[in-house]
Amino acid sequence: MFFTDFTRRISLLTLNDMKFNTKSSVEAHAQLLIGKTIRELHPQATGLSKKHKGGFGHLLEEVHFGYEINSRSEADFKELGVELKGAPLRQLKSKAYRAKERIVLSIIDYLALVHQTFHTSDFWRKSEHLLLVFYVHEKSRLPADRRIMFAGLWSYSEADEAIIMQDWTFIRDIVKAGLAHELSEGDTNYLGACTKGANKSSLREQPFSPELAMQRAFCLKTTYVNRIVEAFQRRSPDAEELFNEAEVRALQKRSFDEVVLDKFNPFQGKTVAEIAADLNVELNPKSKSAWAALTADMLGVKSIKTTPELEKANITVKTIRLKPNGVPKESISFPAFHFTELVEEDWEESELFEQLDSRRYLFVVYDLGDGSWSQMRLKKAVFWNMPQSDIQKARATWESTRSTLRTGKIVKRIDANGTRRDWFPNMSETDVIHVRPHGQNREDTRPLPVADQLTGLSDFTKQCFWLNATYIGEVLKSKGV
DNA sequence: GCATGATCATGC
DNA sequence: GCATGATCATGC
Repeated sequence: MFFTDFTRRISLLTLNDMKFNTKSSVEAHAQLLIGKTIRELHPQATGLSKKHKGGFGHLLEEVHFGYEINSRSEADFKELGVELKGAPLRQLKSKAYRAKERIVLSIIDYLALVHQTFHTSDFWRKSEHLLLVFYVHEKSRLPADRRIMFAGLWSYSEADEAIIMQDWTFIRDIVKAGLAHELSEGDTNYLGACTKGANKSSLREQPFSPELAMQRAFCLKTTYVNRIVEAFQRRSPDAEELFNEAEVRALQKRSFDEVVLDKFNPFQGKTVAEIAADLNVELNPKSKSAWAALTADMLGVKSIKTTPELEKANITVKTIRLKPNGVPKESISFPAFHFTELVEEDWEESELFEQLDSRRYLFVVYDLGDGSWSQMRLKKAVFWNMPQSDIQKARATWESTRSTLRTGKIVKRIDANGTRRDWFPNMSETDVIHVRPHGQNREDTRPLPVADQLTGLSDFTKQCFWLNATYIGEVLKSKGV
């Protein structure tokens, strides 16, 4: 059979350490995997039952491409400047594929980084041309049995490259300022500095400060990886681009943040009704999405959620309405957590740390005036992400939530009308984040790891972490809003 | 008036 | 139907 012969031929070739002369020949070889598993393509190969972490990447290199594992800083196909990466996908209920995680590139050498410029940097030399192999991650399957869905070379668009260069430069300048220990993934848009190490508290020296910094690696953020997946799926993104032609040109001289914030300038100080009139759009102040819709209109996009540049950068846009005392009317919620998962996590791998470290916010701030919507005036728009020092404070709330769950001392008392008072850390006891219910209603529950001591309940109303309104108020004050 | 608990509403 | 963003409502 042709197929069998062909498969055998590939296996022999890989054993002979194949040579690739062009980028497209490497790409074509990677694309042989599409729709298959490594075992199906190389049934006779050794090492197919390896279980260790990174197993897929290693198999890909050793079995399919036939070379020894290396962690040298040159690209995997040195002469061609191509770096090979295996990347896991997860499948949604809708059957669509999403990136399971960020793509981790090279470890950041803080000492060398500060002497480099982008286009000649170690990072760009190694990561300009990525050869990506996306496979479906299923826990129960060995790496050799995971199905490859997409494979190919990825080239950055001009606008993407401009944004990545800004991100890289930002990270380098933080290190130059002796602040490597203050880096977080949320500092930047597409290219992040994610924590990395056998132990995530692995520490490294930095050049301009005696303080040790967390070991970090350059990575493409999950949300950016999703855009790559989308491109590979050839689903034409019907979403509108955030930047028009003039703004793309402006990106050469001005930062991503500046170009975005400039879009709000014409509306500063105006009431929401005036803004709507300027933009010639309807305003339905009763709708909960009224202000988000107005923000989308000011940005010139249909919907914030589907704007590729915001999604790629993991930017969360929030409307903040300030009371006359400068404190936001509402706290800001995170997704509801799973009680049973939270008690099992380590801080460095926790959902919360991940979110605090990697999320960026675009706050669109209004003054509330006397409280009626017609008095709401746009004050300012600012970008923000949580500094490491505050992430450490948030950790205390996380720890306290965990111990509440572990002891099962959850319900404090039940009021006459049935309202449940609980022992989770609330806003008055915390500096940065607190815990509050977050479900459809009180009956919207999740299982507890330990039944509640007072009531015996084994399920409890969904809860989530909230950024304290008072904390956001201070953040905005310190940014001069 | 604010903090906390509860629920609404949108989008997938 | 559910996850999540947004906001309401009530007791202290």
